[in-house]
Amino acid sequence: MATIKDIARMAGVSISTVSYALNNDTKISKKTKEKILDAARQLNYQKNGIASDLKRSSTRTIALIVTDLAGPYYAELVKGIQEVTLSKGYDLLACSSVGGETSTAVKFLTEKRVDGAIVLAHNISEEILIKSARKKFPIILLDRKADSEHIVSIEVDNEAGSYLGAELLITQGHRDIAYISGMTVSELHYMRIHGYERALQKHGLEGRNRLHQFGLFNRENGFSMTKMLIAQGNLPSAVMYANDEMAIGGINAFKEHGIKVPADVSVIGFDDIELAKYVQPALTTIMQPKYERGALAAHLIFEMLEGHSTEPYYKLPTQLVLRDSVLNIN
Amino acid sequence: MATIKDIARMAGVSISTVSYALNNDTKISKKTKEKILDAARQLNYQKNGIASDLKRSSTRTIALIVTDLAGPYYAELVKGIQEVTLSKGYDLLACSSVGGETSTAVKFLTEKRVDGAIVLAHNISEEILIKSARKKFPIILLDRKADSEHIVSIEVDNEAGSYLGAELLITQGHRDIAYISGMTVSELHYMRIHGYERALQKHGLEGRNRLHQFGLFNRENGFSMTKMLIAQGNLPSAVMYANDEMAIGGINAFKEHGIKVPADVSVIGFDDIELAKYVQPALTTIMQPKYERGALAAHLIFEMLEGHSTEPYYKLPTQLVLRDSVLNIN
DNA sequence: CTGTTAGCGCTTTCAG
DNA sequence: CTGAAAGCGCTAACAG
Repeated sequence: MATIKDIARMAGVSISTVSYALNNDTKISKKTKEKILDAARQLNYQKNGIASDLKRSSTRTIALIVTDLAGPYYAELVKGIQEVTLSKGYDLLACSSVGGETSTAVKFLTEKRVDGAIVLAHNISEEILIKSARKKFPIILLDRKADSEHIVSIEVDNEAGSYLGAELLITQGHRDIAYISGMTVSELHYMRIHGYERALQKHGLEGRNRLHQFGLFNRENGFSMTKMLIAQGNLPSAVMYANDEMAIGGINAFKEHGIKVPADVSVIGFDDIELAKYVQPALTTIMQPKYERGALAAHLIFEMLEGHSTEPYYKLPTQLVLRDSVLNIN
Repeated sequence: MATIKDIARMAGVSISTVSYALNNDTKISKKTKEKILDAARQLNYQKNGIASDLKRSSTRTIALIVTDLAGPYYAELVKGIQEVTLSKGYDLLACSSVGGETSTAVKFLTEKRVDGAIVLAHNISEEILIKSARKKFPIILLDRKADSEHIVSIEVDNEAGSYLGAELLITQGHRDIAYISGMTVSELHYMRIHGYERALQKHGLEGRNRLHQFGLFNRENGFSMTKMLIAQGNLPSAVMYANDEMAIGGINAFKEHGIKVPADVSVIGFDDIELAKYVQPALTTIMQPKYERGALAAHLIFEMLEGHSTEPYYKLPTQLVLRDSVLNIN
């Protein structure tokens, strides 16, 4: 493969002249520039961006790290990130953290391949995050925290959101409300559960909490946990799910057993994913601001890169979105 | 930031020794290795992956290029790609081609930042693709073609799929079938239209084709084009859409006008995206193999990287998936 | 087992 | 306007 050296030889100029010409530096005469561009074309020259990055010691690219590239991470969130990243003239890469410590994500966090990272993944250790974050390598953490000067977290008010959801159910006359969640060590879901419990307490229902925690936070597990709930008999009048994916799995399970939502049981999710408004019945859920969160994340990373100081922690509000999966039984 | 040079100085060894130690080369004695690892820890050393890549002149990473990172590119497809890429010990990056010639995608295609690319985007010129593809940089093209020794295409049999869909409609008694598509120069949609037209011809309906081509291939445009169709009066008994996204937009438009699907009009989509089975009514559509396509794409890229020869072109079959949006009016 | 050394391909002073 | 030269941080052949 041709390099600028080859071009220099062919055009009969020095390497630096080639570099300047290729980078549109004004100080190169039109004539030599043409000559150089011609040679480049003939040699089918392709720049080696890696060499360039090494020399410049900056990549002008930001990584978005998600648990699984194949996963349903929110389109709107990515859009928010993408727009401000592009407007700054930076590149955006997405990579996944499947594979844990040997994943692409860790490589990007620890090997200076990018100038900053936005992390939406729980399977990357806090240790790695803290070790990697530097002045010249800010990290934005979504849905989790880490104690470091160069990491800022953006969370959503999960506790309040869940509280809102549970309270809705209670004001609609529900007294027997189950909560189905995955097994978790993450604060996010702990807070959601907490909101649910606080609402029960607030309305004098403390003894009545029915919390089911097991397995993953996906549709399949929402499905099987709901089946178990059904198998136990003694169906609650409403069930809250840790997220919409699980809720959708749950609705399917109810359907399979001929249990009508919301006539027989009310259901409420969390997140407001795209599917939520399409399932039958349309899912009542708690929405988090997605686009705004993405845009804020990208904005903050540039603030930090430019040396401005920022809050270490942001908490965004949630909002109840009423659809058809909750029945007023008053 | 600390480099291996600093470690060498601190540990009192040469830089090559450091490099060997850090890369777990067996020839370094346990004692020096400890010493080196210690120094690295103290200095909070972080490898510069870019320098390493430059030297090795290989990145062991593959880029997945999509039109829009925020878009609904198929999770299943990504999963297929991801699995074989990881199994080969390569990294996978996703980047978008929004921004055209100045996009991240083009940078990755033309600047040797990765060892190969899988491209699912139509806004990257064939010229760039052909210029970029080399023996050491194979490109897999999804849903389009390009004439180059180092590019292989994987398409889906769009013509046959569309034919199948149209034929279903005809055998169910439909005679007046509209086709709503975006404006296209891409062969993919041209083939879909062709399948529709061939089916009409085959069944003696050649005069009756009602093709509407305008705008984008997204939900919004499916919505507005359907509204226009409605406004014109003289509703067809069935409408085929260029893809599921447009079909979903169309269903929404019908709903808004109190036109029942499929009682008043039958609808058929293409792609079988996840949403298809959740919309009301569940969408009858033409499925393309997603996971398989992803896995094949990644598999081929490694075949090429390893110097094996492959077919230049693959065509995968489609399949009709019957749901509830088509009515038998015989 | 460890050190010396020559680059990978590019950018960017500094001199002319 | 153009060229010489240093060097980004790392790897790996070679010598010891």
